[in-house]
Amino acid sequence: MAEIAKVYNPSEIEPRWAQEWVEKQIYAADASSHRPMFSIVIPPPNVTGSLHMGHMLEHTQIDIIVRWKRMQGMNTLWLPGTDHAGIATQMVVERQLAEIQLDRRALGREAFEKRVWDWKEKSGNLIKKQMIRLGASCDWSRERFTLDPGLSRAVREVFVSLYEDGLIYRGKYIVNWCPRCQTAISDLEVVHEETQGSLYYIRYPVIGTKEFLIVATTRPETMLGDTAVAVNPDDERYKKFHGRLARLPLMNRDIPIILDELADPTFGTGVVKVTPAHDANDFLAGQRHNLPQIEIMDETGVMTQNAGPYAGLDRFEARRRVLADLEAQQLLVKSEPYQMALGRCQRCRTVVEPRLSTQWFVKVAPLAAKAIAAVEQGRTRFVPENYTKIYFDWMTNLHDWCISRQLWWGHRIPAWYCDSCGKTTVARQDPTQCAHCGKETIAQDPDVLDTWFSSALWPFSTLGWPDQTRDLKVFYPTSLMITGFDILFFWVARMMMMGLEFMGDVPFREVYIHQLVRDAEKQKMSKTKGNVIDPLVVTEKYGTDAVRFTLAIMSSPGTDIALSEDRMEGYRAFANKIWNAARFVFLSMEKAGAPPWIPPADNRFVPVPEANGAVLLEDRWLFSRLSRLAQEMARAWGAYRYHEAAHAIYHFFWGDLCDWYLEIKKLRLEAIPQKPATMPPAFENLCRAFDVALRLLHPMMPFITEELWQRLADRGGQSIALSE
RNA sequence: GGGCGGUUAGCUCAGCCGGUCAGAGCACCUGCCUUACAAGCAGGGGGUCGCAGGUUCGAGUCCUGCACCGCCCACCA
Repeated sequence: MAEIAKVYNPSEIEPRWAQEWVEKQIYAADASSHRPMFSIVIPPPNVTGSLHMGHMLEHTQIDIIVRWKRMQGMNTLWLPGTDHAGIATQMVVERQLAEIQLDRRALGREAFEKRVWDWKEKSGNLIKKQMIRLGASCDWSRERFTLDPGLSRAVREVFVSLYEDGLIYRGKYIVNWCPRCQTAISDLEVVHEETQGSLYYIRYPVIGTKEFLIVATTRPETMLGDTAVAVNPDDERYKKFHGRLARLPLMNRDIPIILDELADPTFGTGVVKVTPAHDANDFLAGQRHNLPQIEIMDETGVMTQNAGPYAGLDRFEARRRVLADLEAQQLLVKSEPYQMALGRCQRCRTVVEPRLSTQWFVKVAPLAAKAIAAVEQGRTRFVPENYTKIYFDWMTNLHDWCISRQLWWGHRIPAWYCDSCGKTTVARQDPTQCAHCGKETIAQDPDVLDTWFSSALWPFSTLGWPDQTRDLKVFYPTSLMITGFDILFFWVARMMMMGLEFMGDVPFREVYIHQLVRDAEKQKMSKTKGNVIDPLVVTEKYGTDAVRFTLAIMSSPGTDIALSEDRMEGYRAFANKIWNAARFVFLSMEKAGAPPWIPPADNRFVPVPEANGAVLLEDRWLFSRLSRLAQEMARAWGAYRYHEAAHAIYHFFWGDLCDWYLEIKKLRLEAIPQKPATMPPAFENLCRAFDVALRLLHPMMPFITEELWQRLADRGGQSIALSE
C-alpha cells in the first residue's frame, strides 16, 4: 500500500506504457487472421509541423473505436502515416529559406527538394512521437508516407491509367492562379471572402455612333484584355447596337459587340465586357464566339506587353492607373461600393487571378457518378447523416479537377514532351524516347501533382496497391473513416471516386465526420493561423488520459468543441479518483486476501454468490448497473456518440462505484476481524467489478487503466495485458 | 443566391424515437483533513429550455414563421 502514491502522477505512468506498446508491437494487425476484421487508415497529417488539438481529437476518436473493436476480439488495423502536403510543406520550407535570405530558385530544384526531405524527417518524427505519446494504437510496421516508393508507384499507375482512359487530359484553360505561389490551384483551394469592393462603370464608345455602351466591372484593369462586349440578345435597349463594334478605351482596339446569355439584363447596365484570358465565364463566351484571348498579366500578376502602356505594372497599380486614365478621359461614369466574394489563395491569402494556363485536369463527371451511386446504394454511410446531402450537392456540381501544380515538392507528373514532334508521352516507366516519333528529344513536365491526388489513393495505396497484396485483400474496403468536415470535398469525395474506379469498391463502409476543435475564444485552430496548442503540453500538464477523456466527453454532435483547460483539470481529477479507487481495492485485497479471482470472460457481469448461495444486495445492484453500463457504452460508441459513453462511465465510476459501492465494501472490510484464508465473495466481486470498469474505460483512458489492470492482475496472479 | 448548424442554470454544454429531462461539469453557498481520494466527502441555491403560433391527453423534445449567432457551398460581371 505504501508504495502507491495518493496522487496519481500520469507522467510517471504514461510514457512507460506508450513506449512498451510500440516496442512490443502489440497493435500490429495480422493479415493471416481469420477473425472478423476492423480496419481504419489514418487521415495522414501533413508534414508541415506538429500535431494540433484537432489531430488529437481525431486520433482520440479513432483510437477509442479501434481499441474497443480490438477488445471485442476483432483483427484490428489502424494504419498510420503522413502526407507530403505539396504546397503547404513547400511553403513552410520556403519561409525558412526566406529567413536566411534564400530563395528556392537560387537553391535549385534538387537542393531544395533535399531540404524539404530533411524537414519531412523532422516533422514526420515529431508527429510519430506525438501519436505514440497519445497512446494511438497504430500498427507502426505499416506506417506510410505519400511519397514512399510504393505509394508513388500507385500515383503513377493511376495517372497513366486515367490518361489512357481519357479521364486525364492536358489543356489551356482558365485556372485559378496564385500570383504569389505562382502555381495553379484547384477550385477548392480558393477561399471566397466577402469583401467591400467597387463596381466601376466604364464607357465604351460604339463605332459609327455618338453613343456609348456602359459596362460594369470590379476588375477594370482586365479591360486591357477585352476582346468583346456582350449584351443579352433579348435586351431591347441594345438591339440597335447589334452587329456593331465598340472602341476599347485606353487600348484603342475595336472589339465586337456580341450577343450572349452571359450578359444579364438585370445586372448593372446589362452590358458586360468580355476578357477571355482572364475570366472563367468570359473564357467560355470567348469560345462560343471565337474571340481572341489576350493575356495581359504574367504569372506574377504583373502586366505584360499586351497591356500596352501599362506593361510592367503590378495588377493593382495597373488598376489605379487605368481608373485614373479613364477618369481623365471622362470615360469613367461612376463607381459604387460593391460587396463581392473575393477569391483568395487558401495558403497565402493572395488574391487569386483567373488566368489562362496549360494544365492537367481530371475529368471528374464519370468518376463522380460512381461515387454518387455508391452512397445512394448505401455502400458508404455518413455519420452524421446530414453530410450525405452535402456530399451529393457537391458531387453533382463538379468542375474538372486541375491536378497540376507549378511546385517542386510532390509527385512529378509522368508526362514527357517531345521537341521534335511536339507530342506527349505518358508512361509507367520513365521513357528515354518519344513514344510517337522515337526521338530522344523529350523532357519531363516540370510540374507536380496536386497533393490531394495521392491522398485520394490512400486507402488502397497504403495497403500495397497496385500489387495485389494480402493486406489489400484483407483490409480493403476499410471499415471506417474518421475525419473532419473541412476535407470532405478535398479528400473524402476523391477517395470515393478513386477507390471505386481502381478497387471497384468503396474505400470505407462508414465515414464519421468529427467536430472542429476551437480554442477558448471559439477561434478555429489551424496551422496557418499559428494558434495551435501543442497536445504534448496539455498532455504533460494533465495527463494524456485526462485530455483524451476531455475530448471524448466534449465530442457531441452538432457543435464544435470550445476546448478549455478547466475541463481537463476536471478529468485529471477523474483519473485521480480512479487511481484512489484502485488503492482501496488493493487495500481490500491485502486485508481480505488475494487469490486468483479473474473471472472467465463469459460471465464477467455475474457476481459471485456468498457461501449460502445468495448474492449480496450491493453486488446484485452494482453488477446490474455494470452490465447496463456496458450496453449503453457499446451503443454509444457504435453510433460515435463519444460523449454519451464518457458521461455514462464517468457517473458510474464516480457515483455508483466510488460513492456507494466502495463505501459499502469499506464497511464490510472493517467488519473482517482478520485476514481470511481465501478472499470472501464480497471482495472478489469488488475486484471483478473494478476489473470490468477498467475494461470499459480503457478505450478512452488507456494508460491508467492498463497500469491499474496490470497491478490488479499481478495481485490476482494474472499476467495478461489489458490492451492485448 | 443556395444549404446547414446553434440559441437550455453565472460560464461551457448534455438532453437519441414527445410523457421521472429540467440535467452535467465548472463557478457559487454551508458543513467536514471521516485511515482510497481535500484533484476529496455530505448537503444547498440557481433556468417560464431565443421569440410567436400550431399539432397532441401531454413539447427543450414534432410542425410553421420570426429574430439573432456561426459555418459551408456558388462561374452573376
